Amino acid sequence: MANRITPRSQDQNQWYLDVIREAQLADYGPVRGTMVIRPYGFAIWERIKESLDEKFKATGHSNAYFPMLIPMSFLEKEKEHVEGFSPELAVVTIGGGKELEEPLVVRPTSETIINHMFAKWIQSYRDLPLLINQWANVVRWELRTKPFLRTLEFLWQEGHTAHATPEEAEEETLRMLDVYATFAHEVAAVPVVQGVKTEREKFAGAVRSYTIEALLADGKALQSGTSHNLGQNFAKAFETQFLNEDNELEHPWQTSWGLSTRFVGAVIMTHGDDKGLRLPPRLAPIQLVVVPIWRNDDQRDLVLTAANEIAEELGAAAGGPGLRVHVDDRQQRPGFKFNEWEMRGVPLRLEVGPRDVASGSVVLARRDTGDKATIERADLAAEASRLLEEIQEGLLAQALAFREANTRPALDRDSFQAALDQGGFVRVHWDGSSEDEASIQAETGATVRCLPFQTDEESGVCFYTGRATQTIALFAKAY
RNA sequence: CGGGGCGUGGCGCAGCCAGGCAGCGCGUGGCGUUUGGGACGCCGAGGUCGGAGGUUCAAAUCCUCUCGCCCCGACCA
Repeated sequence: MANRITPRSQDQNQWYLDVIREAQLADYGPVRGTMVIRPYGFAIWERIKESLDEKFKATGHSNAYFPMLIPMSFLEKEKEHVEGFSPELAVVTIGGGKELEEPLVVRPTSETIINHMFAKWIQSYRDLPLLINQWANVVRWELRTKPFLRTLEFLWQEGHTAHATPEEAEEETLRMLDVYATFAHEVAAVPVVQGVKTEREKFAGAVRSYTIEALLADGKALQSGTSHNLGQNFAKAFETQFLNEDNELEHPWQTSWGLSTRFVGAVIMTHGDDKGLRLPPRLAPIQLVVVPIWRNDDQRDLVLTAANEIAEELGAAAGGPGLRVHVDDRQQRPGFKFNEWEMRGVPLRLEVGPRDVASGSVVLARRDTGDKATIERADLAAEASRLLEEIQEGLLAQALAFREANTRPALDRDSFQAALDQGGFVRVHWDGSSEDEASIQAETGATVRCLPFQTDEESGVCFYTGRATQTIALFAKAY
């Protein structure tokens, strides 16, 4: 059987598309740029949802749902917002066979309709903070698409909050950015750089945008999640006001923050290898797959009984929530199953055959390194948990090492170009303007991904303007 | 929108240049042998060749028009 996955070294892009097809994560929809998320791909998204949703609720947010159709006039209320989004809007002009009086926008994001409602719900400082999250689909008519990383329609969550003071809003913005960064590192094992967007790169309508930027294996950066301080921009546009403790009318300070199915693409790109997907255990829908091995019906009964017992034990492992285990009892040969589950990135494979049942042991194989070992049944639960932790840490360490190896400094325009040509982040001192950013993008294709949060001050000279500055910027070509 | 590529059983493709029985691999159904790294054999099912028009005795193949998709750029989570 020929290898169905193009090696990464040969063609990174083809590899990515092959993995999505072979791991059955997604398929193309009938409309250009749309994607069907298949059950296994959706299971990964569901893991992302579960993990984030828990964190949102722990930080006081409630889920709600707002309509997908938004009056065009809403978008037009905030000037920067409409300018930013109008080129990529899908607009409904006919409903029930009749031309609509006002065109309806299929939401590209929900700040406008949510503010329309917030204006009704917020009257007093006692109504604040208002902390809402929505799980939804949005549509942006992108010119160039790629499964998960950029599709016309995508799934995401968008948090929308309103606060009585600008300090509270800023605190919320940073809190949620940290939630994203923690999730990326601890669950998805995707290292991200936290930082602030430049004026040129910020969200249309925001005062300030923060981002978590990942570096994908092809050397391009990916904005993997964003958190915006909206100031009073939308509150003013939608006349959202509250009476403060001094009985004065004020506009609330707002935030919005989002993370999308794009993140699934980041996971694929960050951890995959030539055999396919490698999923970090905390994110994996299936953490351990049991492949029973038999030669005849008697053995089949024996081995399947053992396999199911093992699955039950691990699924209810004492002292923890249990592992996510799947028994693959399909009528396929073991080798077929081994390959399939490797393509799909399941972190641990457990083989159990007649020999193992007789000896009271099993074979455990890890996806990340390919190592196989025979384990006593009695030690299985502990060993599986230990290996999963090790794999989780290992994947993060590998990804971090890759990012470090592909983050290069540059002191001037020549070394900037040279660093950029190698792919990855280029770390520079930066004191340029939006116009400078535009020039650099036109000349090199690179953009400022973010101004990373800094713990130490680093004096230096802007690589582009030559002016002294302490600001650091990460440049890269981006998705 | 510019550049490139491609539309032929479910999927991947050959056939087109040079018109003449619609093929191959994978998958798929049945039976048998198999099963610790993508099994093999035998039998079978499955295609208005993207669409429309034209040339011709004859079109997947030549001509015209058209629709769509993929990839690479500009724009973007």
